[in-house]
Amino acid sequence: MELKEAKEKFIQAWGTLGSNWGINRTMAQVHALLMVSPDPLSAEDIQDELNISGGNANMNLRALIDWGLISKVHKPGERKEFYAAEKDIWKVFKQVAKERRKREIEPIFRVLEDVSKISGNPKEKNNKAFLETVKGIHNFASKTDKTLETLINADENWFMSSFIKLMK
Amino acid sequence: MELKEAKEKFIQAWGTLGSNWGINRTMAQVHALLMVSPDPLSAEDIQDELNISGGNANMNLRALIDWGLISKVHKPGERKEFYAAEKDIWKVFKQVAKERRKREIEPIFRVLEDVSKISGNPKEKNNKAFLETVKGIHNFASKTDKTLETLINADENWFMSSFIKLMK
DNA sequence: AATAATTTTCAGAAATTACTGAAAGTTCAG
DNA sequence: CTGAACTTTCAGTAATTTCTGAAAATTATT
Repeated sequence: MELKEAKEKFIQAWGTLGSNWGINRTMAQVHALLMVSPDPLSAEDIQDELNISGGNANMNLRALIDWGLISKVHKPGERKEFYAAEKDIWKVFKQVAKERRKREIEPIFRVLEDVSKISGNPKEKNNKAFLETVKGIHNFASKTDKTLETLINADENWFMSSFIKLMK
Repeated sequence: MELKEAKEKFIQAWGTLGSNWGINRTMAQVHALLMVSPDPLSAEDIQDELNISGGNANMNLRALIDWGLISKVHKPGERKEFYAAEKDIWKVFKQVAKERRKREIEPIFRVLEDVSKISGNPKEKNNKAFLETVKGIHNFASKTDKTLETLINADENWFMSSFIKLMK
């Protein structure tokens, strides 16, 4: 297989993976393209490679910067901005975990705490079922949150080696 | 806050969470509704609670069964089928991990292995950047896969207590 | 300061995804 | 068997999400 074809397949697969996980397909494709490029690319390069409009490229590049997955690179003597992706997949994973934690766990906590404050007898069947489910999720979310926090601060080797030991 | 209002808020929040993670909003809402109901509900109950059509309710119920998150309950003397959700959130989490592993990790593995077979000198800059990224992801995916496998077979208490120890 | 290159924004269009409603299919009690 | 209760399917429609293209804003160059 030629490099070009392999790149296309990889970009396609990464896009599908992203969209299964609630990330817009094009954003994931831009990310994939930058991950396999040896050098930073300009917005124009990306437009041409992926056949997307300038507006679309720009919006997804900003979103990727916002997620902390790529950064602008200024090339001396060049007018254009270039973009480069973090290629260490462990760092990518940690960054995504960090952002999703901020964007999703925190809001769900607020809702869980809020809906726990229901009136009426907590022993009554309907109230009880509700409160137990909510409490269970709250408890689980707390543990997950702590785990994620540790994960985000962990170094890969430490984490993986400890984890593998644990799994034995 | 009244139970009814709290349920609605919870169902809404669960739906949003689902759609952020690539799960259709209504499917997540049906799941939420069943998680907070003390007794199994019929398709009709669900239609009425969520204001959705029979077809929609049916399709999402089947999808939830397919994901292993709810099950049919036959009530003696009743013609209708009823549905009940697994309420232990740890089991829910494991089940989702199991399904996603099957549906997503396996396909991505195939692609990664496939695209590793590129022609040309692996030392050449473009080939090298590509192969290193792909190799890094493949390696990460292998570890993740092993971890998930363990997780799926783990019991919550064992897992959490070991994990908390690890984190210290 | 004028011009040219580049980036950003955003209204409307296109594409994708989800839903409805009605018809077809099943199941079961009488 | 028959018909009523219930479930499933799916073509067409609706809602949502994403993208385009062109205009506005910004930034650098002469």
